[in-house]
Amino acid sequence: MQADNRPLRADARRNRQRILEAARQAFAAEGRAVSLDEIARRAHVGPGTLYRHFPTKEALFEAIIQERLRSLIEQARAARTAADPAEALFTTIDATVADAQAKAELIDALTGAGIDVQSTVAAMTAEFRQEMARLLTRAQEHGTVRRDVGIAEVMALLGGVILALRGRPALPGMNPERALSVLRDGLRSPASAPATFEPGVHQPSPGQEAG
Amino acid sequence: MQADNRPLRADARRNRQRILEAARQAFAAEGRAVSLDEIARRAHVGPGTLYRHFPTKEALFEAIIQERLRSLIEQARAARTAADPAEALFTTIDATVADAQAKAELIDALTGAGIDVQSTVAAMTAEFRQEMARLLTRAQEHGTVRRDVGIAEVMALLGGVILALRGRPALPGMNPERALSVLRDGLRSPASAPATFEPGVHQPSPGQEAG
DNA sequence: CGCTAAACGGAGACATCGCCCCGTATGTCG
DNA sequence: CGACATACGGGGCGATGTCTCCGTTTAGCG
Repeated sequence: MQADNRPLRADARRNRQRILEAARQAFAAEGRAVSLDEIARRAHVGPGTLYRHFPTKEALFEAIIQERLRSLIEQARAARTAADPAEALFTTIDATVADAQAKAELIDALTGAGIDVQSTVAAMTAEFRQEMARLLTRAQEHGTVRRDVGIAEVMALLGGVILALRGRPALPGMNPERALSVLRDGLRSPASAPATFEPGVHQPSPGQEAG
Repeated sequence: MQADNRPLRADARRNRQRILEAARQAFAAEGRAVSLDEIARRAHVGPGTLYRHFPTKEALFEAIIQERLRSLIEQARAARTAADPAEALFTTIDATVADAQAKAELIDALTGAGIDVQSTVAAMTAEFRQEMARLLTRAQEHGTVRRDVGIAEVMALLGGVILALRGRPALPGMNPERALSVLRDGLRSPASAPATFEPGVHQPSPGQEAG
């Protein structure tokens, strides 16, 4: 473990990138459950090399998860200044779900499935949570979101939808948008609710694009 | 493996009950993740004894989960004839959440976390799902629940709430009832919604609604 | 081109878990 | 009370997964 500022050797840096890329794919597909050997194999490096770069599995996981979380936090932060506070909250929720749907490791991170993350990940999830709380409060002050729910309930429901979308073997005919629309309408303040509900056809909401 | 109808020996039956009781507690506390040795230890029997009674982990898990699922299915079936279809659905959802909150193994069963349950459990969860679908359809025909959601979405959200309630390290200040009330209001048909939302705490601010 | 140190990578130590075997203890019945 | 079958239980096997050691390769540089 060298602490000096000497740059990594060319092959070392190349292998490190390979490992990260393989880990990205592996974690996205399987979540935290993939074995390090599997990642090493996909990266065409030996397990020893993997260990050299990331002393523990946590370290590798953190490296991957941090970029995802940072992206989400930034999205949430950007939404803070949006014109419509409720839409800002809902859009961020949508984005989170959409992201996590393709990135299983996010699920593990957000739900703490890896058990004891005593690490940076915990801090970043806390930060994300705080950012979401800000969006929620703003929407509540605006009167478009019911005031009797806290960030804990919102995060629980959000995490729930995410978890439900994944991992399940079956759930045939499951439509993420519809599930989210239920969450949306449930969160809306009764007075101010035109609701996303459409009697005839369900109108798909725009995917993930931040403001 | 004796197929004859000879009754089990006294100590055998006693140990079987001990194992079941220990497994109940262990699965309820930790879900499917607990090791057989741990269960055997808690039951004050050897691993060999455990294996004698339940040849695989699945077998033991099934034995425990079946009683839980049967109870839930019966509740759902009983609710089928209730006067208010929407309340019948919501009450059953509440009951399921309440049950699962204290029984982690139910979560694993309902969400299929144990991966491949090629077994009775799968059949029973399917049955439960079907029963829920019946409640949902009835509530929709009654006009009190929005028609653009299917059983898949409801089960996903339900499972999500359950999962969110558990497993998380923190989630401070989380209130299951409030989370469920969001789900409830989200499921309600817009026209027929007095909602569980209580205007007492809510101070309607003259906000501009979303476009 | 040749030397040095950094990096590689495979074999394996170590732990865990599900599952199994067999010597021993004990309940059951004549 | 004695004999036999039944059940106990601990040690152990094989598989899997994380992490480590060390002989070999290769990049970097004069």
